[in-house]
Amino acid sequence: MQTEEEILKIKKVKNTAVRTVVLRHLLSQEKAQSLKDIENALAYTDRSSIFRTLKTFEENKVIHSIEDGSGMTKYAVCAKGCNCDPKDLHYHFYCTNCDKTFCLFDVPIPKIQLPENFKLQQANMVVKGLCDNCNK
Amino acid sequence: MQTEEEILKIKKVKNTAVRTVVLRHLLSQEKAQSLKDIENALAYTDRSSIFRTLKTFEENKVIHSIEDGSGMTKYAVCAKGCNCDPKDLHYHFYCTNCDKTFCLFDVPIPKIQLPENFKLQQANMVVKGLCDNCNK
DNA sequence: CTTTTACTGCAACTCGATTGCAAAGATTAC
DNA sequence: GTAATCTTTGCAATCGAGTTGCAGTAAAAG
Repeated sequence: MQTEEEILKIKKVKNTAVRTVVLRHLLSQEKAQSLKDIENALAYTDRSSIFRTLKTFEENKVIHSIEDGSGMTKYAVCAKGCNCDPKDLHYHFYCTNCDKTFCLFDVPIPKIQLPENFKLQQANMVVKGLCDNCNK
Repeated sequence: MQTEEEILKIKKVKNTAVRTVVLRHLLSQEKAQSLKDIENALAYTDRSSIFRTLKTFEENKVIHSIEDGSGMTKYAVCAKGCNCDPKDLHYHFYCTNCDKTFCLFDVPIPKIQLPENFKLQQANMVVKGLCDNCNK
């Protein structure tokens, strides 16, 4: 596992106090985090600072965002070597019971055969259901 | 193509003036519509009435909603026989240039091999890029 | 050390989504 | 048919996630 400092250095994002704590928090969580999740976890950091930090991280491919249909955008740290290209796509799993969103890095995404002359740039693939913990 | 009345009858939704015009509008559009799209198209119908109509339609599987990442939920009429089960899944294509969202009924969705003990209920699969009209 | 640029915190604001309430319309009971 | 009941509709207000302006602070450049 890389440290926050190493990740920021690799992605050429200047290190600051807010950026370090936000990234540390994201790394410490198994599920993708919303702005509110982060805000609640970091009591002394301002919402707009976290918000701008997330934007900066996203622009520089430190994290990626997920629209899981919960009404709040979630964020998760990109896997090592990820460039957020279509080739880096993975499914996200949204548990309708516990409300958590996971990255399914290990489930391959098949090639999508788009209609004639359509160009793939990105995708947001959210699978919804029950996670192993809630499916009992 | 079925009429609005036929669809509502099949889905056991009582027919009203608002429901007819909302469904008629959705049927007339090739792209999925947001609440605002519908509101703009139906000048004399109240937003909250359209909103509640969409909720009713969704509950009764008349339409399905799509989170395409544009910030506004879009709605499209379900295909004939659709029960909004996983088997009725299809990709949605969001054009990053013209901002339209289409249902890709003809692109098959491969079986997703979820991790052990996860249960699939639904999915929101949005592919983003350029549509044929914008890819020139 | 001074100037310039970037980051942070606060408060205000935007806008899509949602709800409370009363009036209007439809349905059921008598 | 009429009264009582339930549903739908329109208006206005509210909620909440996301976003921005601005001034103060910190860091980098000269």
